[in-house]
Amino acid sequence: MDDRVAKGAAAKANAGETRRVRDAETTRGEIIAAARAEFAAKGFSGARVDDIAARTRTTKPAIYYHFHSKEELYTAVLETAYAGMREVEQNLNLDGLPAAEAMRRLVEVSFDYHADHPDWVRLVSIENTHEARHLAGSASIGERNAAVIGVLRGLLERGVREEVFRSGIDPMDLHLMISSLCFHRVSNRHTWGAIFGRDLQAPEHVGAQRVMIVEAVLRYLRA
Amino acid sequence: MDDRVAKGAAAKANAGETRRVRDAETTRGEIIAAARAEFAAKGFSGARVDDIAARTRTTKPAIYYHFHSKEELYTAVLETAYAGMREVEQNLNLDGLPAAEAMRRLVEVSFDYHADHPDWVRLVSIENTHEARHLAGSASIGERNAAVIGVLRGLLERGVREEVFRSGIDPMDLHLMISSLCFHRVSNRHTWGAIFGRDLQAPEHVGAQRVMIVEAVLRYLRA
DNA sequence: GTCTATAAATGGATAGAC
DNA sequence: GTCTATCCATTTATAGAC
Repeated sequence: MDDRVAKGAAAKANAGETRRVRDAETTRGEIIAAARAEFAAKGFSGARVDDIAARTRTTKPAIYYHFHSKEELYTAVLETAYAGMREVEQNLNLDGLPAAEAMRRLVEVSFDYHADHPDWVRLVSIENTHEARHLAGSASIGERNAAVIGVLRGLLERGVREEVFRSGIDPMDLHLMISSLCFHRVSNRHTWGAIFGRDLQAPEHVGAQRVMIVEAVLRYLRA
Repeated sequence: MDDRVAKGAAAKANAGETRRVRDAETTRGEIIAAARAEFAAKGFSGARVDDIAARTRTTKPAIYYHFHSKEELYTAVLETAYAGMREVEQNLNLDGLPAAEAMRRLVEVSFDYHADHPDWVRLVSIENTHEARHLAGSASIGERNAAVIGVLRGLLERGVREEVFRSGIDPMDLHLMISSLCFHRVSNRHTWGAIFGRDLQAPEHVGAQRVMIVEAVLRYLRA
């Protein structure tokens, strides 16, 4: 993934490391990673392009060269972030399992993804405080991400055929329920900690909540 | 609520309205209301003190006179916002009802409060992206807000005695579950709209989700 | 494609009159 | 307590050399 770092770097390998000529794709990737951390940490307005530059081995003009504006950079960050989530959803293989088992698996994977990617959760929260302005402008993020709904619809139908789920459940409402339960405990853990004095990331609570959420979803669907 | 607007205003009622001498409490209240709208709309860094001033009938120096800094003003906004939520929770009167009915009522009130106060939801989201830094510094917001947990604990015990709820449910986990379901559909409605093309605020969906959430909680507790 | 240096604008905060 | 006017640090963005 990082194996073509310097195409023409040998040309000036001495000279006190004054100028590093590198691959455009690599530079873009490095900038996006740095920007992702910065935006997740401080929000769009709070993030400083100077600080993003400081997190990379390039400089501010390089950022503007590649991304034109702070806003375009932010949009690029959002796109790659959603791509990561999408990949996980597409790699779910639930075909062999009974419907209830498959549903449990899906909820667990969703739970774990949120728990393991607080950065992604923050970015989505931040984008919501901006009313999803940048997501709306971005090219058809919708279609590609809505695939989960199809998966859920299939599972619900299978569950009804197997007589383990009741009928009449809307797959989008169900997805909202699962997302809510997985997202909120990560997104709001700080105010939660301040008010209730409980660290939602402490291993014992993570385990308990994972069980609770799976149980809640399955009980909701049970015929 | 606004009936003591001008203590000494009569003293200069002419003169082309150049200076309005007003009650300090009133001015503070007006500034906080304006700041709340501004912070909720643009976040802490995105909010402009100039724009807050523009939303009031006072000016920027008045804001600094009363609140010393943008950050202290933001903290004051947070405190009044949480006070509103606290009031609703304390005015729940669930004493006469059977446990399951009382629980249904509590969930419905929570749902409605979130749905009717998207501003409050935004402020809490924003404060989370700041890792609850300001809430942590604020005077004992914790103790006063944790009262819901006691209410839930009482309801759970009553439900077990009435043999309608199973035992072993942690009241804090339950509160997290209810909050998640009520909060997320408001906080994340924008990315949801962008990705899935569904307006979570449309009346038909609001109703369906209200039913779903109550049902999910009661099914989770059912003995 | 990448750097140093700097322009241009914004925005938090205050001086000082009333 | 409230206003007009302004200071000054910060920050987005770019010019121009290599």
